[in-house]
Amino acid sequence: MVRAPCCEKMGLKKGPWTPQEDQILINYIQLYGHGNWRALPKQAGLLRCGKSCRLRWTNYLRPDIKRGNFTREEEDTIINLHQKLGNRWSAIAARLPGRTDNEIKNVWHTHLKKRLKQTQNQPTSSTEPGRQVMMDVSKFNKHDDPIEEQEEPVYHVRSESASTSSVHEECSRDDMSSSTADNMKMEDSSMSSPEGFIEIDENFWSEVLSADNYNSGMVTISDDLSSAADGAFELPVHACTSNMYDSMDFWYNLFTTSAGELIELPEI
DNA sequence: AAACTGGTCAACCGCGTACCT
DNA sequence: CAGGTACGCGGTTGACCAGTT
Repeated sequence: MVRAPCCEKMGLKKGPWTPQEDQILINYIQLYGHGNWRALPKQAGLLRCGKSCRLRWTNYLRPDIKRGNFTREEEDTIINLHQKLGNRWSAIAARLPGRTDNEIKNVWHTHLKKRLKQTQNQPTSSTEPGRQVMMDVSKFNKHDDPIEEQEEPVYHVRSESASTSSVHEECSRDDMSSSTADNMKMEDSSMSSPEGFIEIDENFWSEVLSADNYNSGMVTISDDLSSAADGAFELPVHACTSNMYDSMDFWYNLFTTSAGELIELPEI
């Protein structure tokens, strides 16, 4: 199959867009839409190829583009989704309203990869053998304050009732990012009072990670457990033999999206 | 002040694939 | 079904800028 040339090289402009070009493109799309990218530049009077116009529109000019720095919640979401989806930037972008795949890809390569590496390089002390859960302070600390030494750090996940009322329904990450993620406060216990939090103790984990389920690599999240998220819960911190579960988002998603489902745990 | 270096981000390139004829 | 076209995606590039030497 012969591939059509990306664009006519002759006479077509490349490189940064000028404000005038932007305005022409915006005006044209507002009037006629963008049914045919290939024909668009010619009809609009732009000396660009359709591909360039599409990219400019989707990555920069679209009215629903959210400008500015990524929030901590957005970054956590990206990290979490990247763990699940890999380099599928468009799939990740689809779950972050107002963000483009290009932007997410850039922020991943420039910020998040480094952040993740730093997190993973932090020393961990294995106090108990076997599959246990470690929550990394730096990853979930809402503030950028230096992490203070703690004997037994715990984390509080507050999930407002509104955000988890649909726990038993199929819950997309879009919902999570817009409402749940906003409501989801992750904080070190040293920073605020756990007042009003429902504590989830070892029994919680032993139920989630019950020997039968867990040894087989399968965990059932019961409705009872997921409904615990209607309030909040406190996670005990232990050492971990793998980074696999080194993510609050991982567990949070498990509880809020997997009620009643049989979940296969990736092998450590 | 100039040169250098590293980070950031917009834009490009090429491939895969859906869709059309 | 095969060939052609257009689009979307992920990887890469290069211009620009700020900080450092």
